[in-house]
Amino acid sequence: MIDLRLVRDQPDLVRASQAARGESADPVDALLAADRGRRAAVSRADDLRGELKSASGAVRTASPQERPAILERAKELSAAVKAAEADQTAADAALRAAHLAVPNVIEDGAPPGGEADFVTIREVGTIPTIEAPLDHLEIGERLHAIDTERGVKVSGARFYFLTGVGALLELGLLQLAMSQAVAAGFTAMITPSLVGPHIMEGTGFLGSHAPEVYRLEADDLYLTGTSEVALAGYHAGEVLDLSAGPKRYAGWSSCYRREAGSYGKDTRGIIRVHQFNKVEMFVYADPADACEEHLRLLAWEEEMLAKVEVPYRVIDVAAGDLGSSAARKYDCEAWVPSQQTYREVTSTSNCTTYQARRLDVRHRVDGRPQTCATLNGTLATTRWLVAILENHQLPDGSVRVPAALRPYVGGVEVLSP
RNA sequence: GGUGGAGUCGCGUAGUGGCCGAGCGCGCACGCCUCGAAAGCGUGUGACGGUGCAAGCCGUCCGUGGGUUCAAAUCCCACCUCCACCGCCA
Repeated sequence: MIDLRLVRDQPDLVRASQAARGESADPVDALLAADRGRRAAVSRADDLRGELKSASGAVRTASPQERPAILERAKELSAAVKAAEADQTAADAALRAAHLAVPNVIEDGAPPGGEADFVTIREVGTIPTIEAPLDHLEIGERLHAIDTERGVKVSGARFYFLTGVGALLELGLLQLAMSQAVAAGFTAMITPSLVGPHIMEGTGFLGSHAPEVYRLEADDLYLTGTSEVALAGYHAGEVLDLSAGPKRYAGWSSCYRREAGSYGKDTRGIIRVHQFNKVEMFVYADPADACEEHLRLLAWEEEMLAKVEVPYRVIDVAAGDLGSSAARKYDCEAWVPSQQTYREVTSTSNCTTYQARRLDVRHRVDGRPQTCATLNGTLATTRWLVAILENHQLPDGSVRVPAALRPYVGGVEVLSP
């Protein structure tokens, strides 16, 4: 949810943000109308309640003769209050619905336009020249590192087993990410993958992402697609002390995604799967520090990418592709030789106060509680194995292991079939 | 899964229909006292919404949501959470 004061005071700023996203300004005007409607309903109910209170007080001090008339008056007021409160409840609900319908106001500088209108900030590393590159599944199968056939047998399409060095490589990658995060001052977290509806709603994943989310009907729980959900919920409803700087968490979790509507896309290998593992950075910060923190998150992602020695580019995601919560988003895309293109391996979002307002996470400024900002960013995921295996493949089908990962695969420099 | 108990203003508690528009203690803040401090004394003490330039004023909040009543922390119903014991179990 965006800051209501911002819409009231600078509606054109919000309308401009909608335009940059390629969306209509109608929800903004609907929000303004709902806000006015609610305030009117609140003051009406307040006034009636005040009258009822004094009438009610008069009931017990009234003389026996006056009593019936006063009681009658109080009953009428009671009914009026009940009606006014119902109106207020309806107005509250209408405001909330209108409020939720407006996505975050984009950060100044975010490129306008749709998915294709991203701006490339930089390209890092050298694209390897590989004669007839094998794709990661081919490599993984030769190394007995990835088994999608049995994944399908056991769980269906888009499931896989990581076996032997494949499993070790993933554990190593995640461990490397966690170690880096902890060294940078993050608190290591292993988070629940199942969360209740209030948290899932609060983080906004039941909006446009709803079809992507697994739901456990019998228990009314949701499987999370990222530890961001649990980490955002971690401090829900709390007032934090951020006087010593941002609260930084690094969450390790398995992530579950239904991948509804992606039939036929990336069906081969482990690029797009229903279950994977991820180390995610999540930060609660003073909104005044959010921009700087966002760039720090990007820098930590790039530090990890440097450790696994794959070429990548950094893109500034266009406004229309930000999702409802993010004000700005930077993706790192690693080079995938078999596809001769870049594929997303990290994504870092500055959600400003949008997510925190929903979850009611605040911090104190001059003793007063204020909504804080939240940010998130990827430090490593199973998908990274695609880039690692493909970029480091050697002509004979073996794979050079980046130095940083060698300790996790028994110290070997090259994985051979 | 079963049975019993409990959820009150940061913490601990009082409170069984109107005097609770929530008391007391602790903690905290400020002031007095003091060379300084402790003790003592006094004052204050949260959140949300509305309104106002502001000081302030008004309203809401006693786990959550309903209900009864002119009036609910208090009575009724449902749910949630915690504690204890029993059963089952990786």
